[in-house]
Amino acid sequence: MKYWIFKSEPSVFSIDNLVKSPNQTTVWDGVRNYQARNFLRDEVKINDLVLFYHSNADAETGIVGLARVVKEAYPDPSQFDTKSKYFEPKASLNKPIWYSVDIQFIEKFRKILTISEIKNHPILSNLLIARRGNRLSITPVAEEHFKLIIELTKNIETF
DNA sequence: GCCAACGTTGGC
DNA sequence: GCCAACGTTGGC
Repeated sequence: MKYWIFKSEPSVFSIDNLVKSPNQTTVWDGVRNYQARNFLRDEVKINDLVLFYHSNADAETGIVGLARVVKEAYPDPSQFDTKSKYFEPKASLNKPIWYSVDIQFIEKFRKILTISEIKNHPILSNLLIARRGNRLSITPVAEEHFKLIIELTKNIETF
């Protein structure tokens, strides 16, 4: 099993939107970066765990909850939708360009692990999302990092 | 809202 | 294939 961080702007799709989704499940669509696409298409597998990250948040930017992959890669439906901002004229049903997975809500963390806490943490500061200028919206997370994040989000105290 | 960093596009 | 111009991301 692998672990991931999925980024989303809460004004576009937040963890609360996920909670309210039918079956608390959503298609993760709109990824339009080749490196992130390759992760979705080739490496994100069913039952992988996904840390839900709010970027560009009005409130707190950081890791806010946990989800599970419930459907592996399939063509991102939004690329075929002419009304979508994610419409991709170069894609066809035979030759899709972009991929999606489905994720299902597991939990909202009692404590958000903020970006500043991540950057100030001696171990978590190695995470890709903590790197300066990093824009990748799908990033892999090592198991030990994942476990550490889960521990830290249980802890109400500052650390 | 600013702006640094990055990815993509397109002319050559 | 190079690289300048452009558009987007995302922390602050």
